[in-house]
Amino acid sequence: MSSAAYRWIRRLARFATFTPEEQRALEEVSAGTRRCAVGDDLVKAGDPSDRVFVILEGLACRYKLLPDGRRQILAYLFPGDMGDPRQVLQSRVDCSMCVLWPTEIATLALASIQRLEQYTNVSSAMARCALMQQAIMREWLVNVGHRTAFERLGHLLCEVFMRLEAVGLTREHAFELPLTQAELGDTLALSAVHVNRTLMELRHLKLVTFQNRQVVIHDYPALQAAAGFDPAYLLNNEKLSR
Amino acid sequence: MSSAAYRWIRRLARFATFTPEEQRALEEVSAGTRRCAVGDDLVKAGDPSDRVFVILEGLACRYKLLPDGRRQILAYLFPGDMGDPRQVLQSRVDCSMCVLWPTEIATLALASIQRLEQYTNVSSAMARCALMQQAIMREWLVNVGHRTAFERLGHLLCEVFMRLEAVGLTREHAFELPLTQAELGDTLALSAVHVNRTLMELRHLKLVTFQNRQVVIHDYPALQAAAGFDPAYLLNNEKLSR
DNA sequence: CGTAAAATTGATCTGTCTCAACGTGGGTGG
DNA sequence: CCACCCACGTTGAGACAGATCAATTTTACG
Repeated sequence: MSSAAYRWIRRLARFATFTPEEQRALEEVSAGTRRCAVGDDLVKAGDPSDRVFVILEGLACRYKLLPDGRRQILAYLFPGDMGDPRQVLQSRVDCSMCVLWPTEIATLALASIQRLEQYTNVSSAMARCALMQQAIMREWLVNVGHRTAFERLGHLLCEVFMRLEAVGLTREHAFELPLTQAELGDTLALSAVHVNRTLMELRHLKLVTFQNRQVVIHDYPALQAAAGFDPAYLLNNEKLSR
Repeated sequence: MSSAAYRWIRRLARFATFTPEEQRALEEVSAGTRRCAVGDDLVKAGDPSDRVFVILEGLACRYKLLPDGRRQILAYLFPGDMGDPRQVLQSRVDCSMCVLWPTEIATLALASIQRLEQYTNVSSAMARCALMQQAIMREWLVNVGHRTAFERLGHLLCEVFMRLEAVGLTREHAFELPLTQAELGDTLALSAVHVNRTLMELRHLKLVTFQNRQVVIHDYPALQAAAGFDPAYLLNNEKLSR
């Protein structure tokens, strides 16, 4: 498959098996894509909620700003990820979404979503995808709430590794993660300085290196253990997991 | 209406308008209720996900435990709240749910959920309810990640006040909140000791008193300002908010 | 090359935790 | 009906993870 929808369909295909017709519908609906540059806001908190985005390439995130300028990143959107299609039921979105690395996106307006919801498998795959993202958010809350800086970073890297593996964006135990240390800080509720120190600790322990946007996990089992990472929450929705 | 489903229907009615038939379906489906005592686990992480609960009375919460015994509370379930009906698509649940105050619950098995999903307004109301709970979780992530202990507590109390008001469980600016300080700590990622000190600070500032499970908000505007609380995330799904 | 953003390092500060003790009120069994 | 008990709340003192402030170096890129 060479369609722009490749990663998306690959991602969804882990949640359901599609008929050729459903596959075609997914390709059609994501035909018109758009490129976005770093820093672009795809939606801002308070905007009307009348579409959802599919990230086909690059990296985006959902975030909220506090009045004092501090930012909490609420979710990463990797290639293949999409917003919750149910979200169009809302009048306004409650958090913003911006581009962290040059991105190709497809926009699904209400009509496209309704069309896709007709197909049982597509509808179920999108729902499972949304459920997984909710499970990730729950885990992030635990992460930020109850884990040390070291565990937080380790846990996040384990999670990202598994998510990128699901869409074929890892090689061995390495992957590209185009985030600055400040952005990692906004994700994990740590200062950029402390992210830096924790990253060095991970490096000295020969668990992970993170340089030039490249993450290399040198000892995955040890990292998983050190971070208390249990991948169950990422797998509970896959079609084979019953 | 005197049905046990009263709070639930009242909660959902803020998200959609029901036909008499839909109303009846909601009452029927929640007919068989069960009482649960404090400490009961309604589901445990890893259990098969084949039903959702509706809380009709009392207080329950979703939580995750870390291996070292620390607990993060992920959500409160007040009277009228329910689990996300889509959750039955998952093979297993990823977090536990327990009773914090004597509770009356209705259990919706797959068949009931499917029946309710037939009714457009019911289906949409349940979806909006689930969306609101997701918005709450995002806000909690911001809370735990980026706010001070003082703001966290204030923010939580503002939120709870609004949520209870939506189901008619407040009087003036007071409401019952049967949580221990330790449970508040597990929610806000603070130690019970520090919750206590922060509560005293709120009391000394004449903003809030919390004693014998009774919360009295003495100065709501000031509390809202001090906590940086913006209720938009709770209202974006209501039927009148377009 | 030059420049700005990002990473790195050191020194100091602080919010919150931990530990430990003590008070208190409501429920229970004798 | 009283006495005990246990969970919960309250208070104090000291410790520490991570924040903040302030340079300095490295990297990316026009």
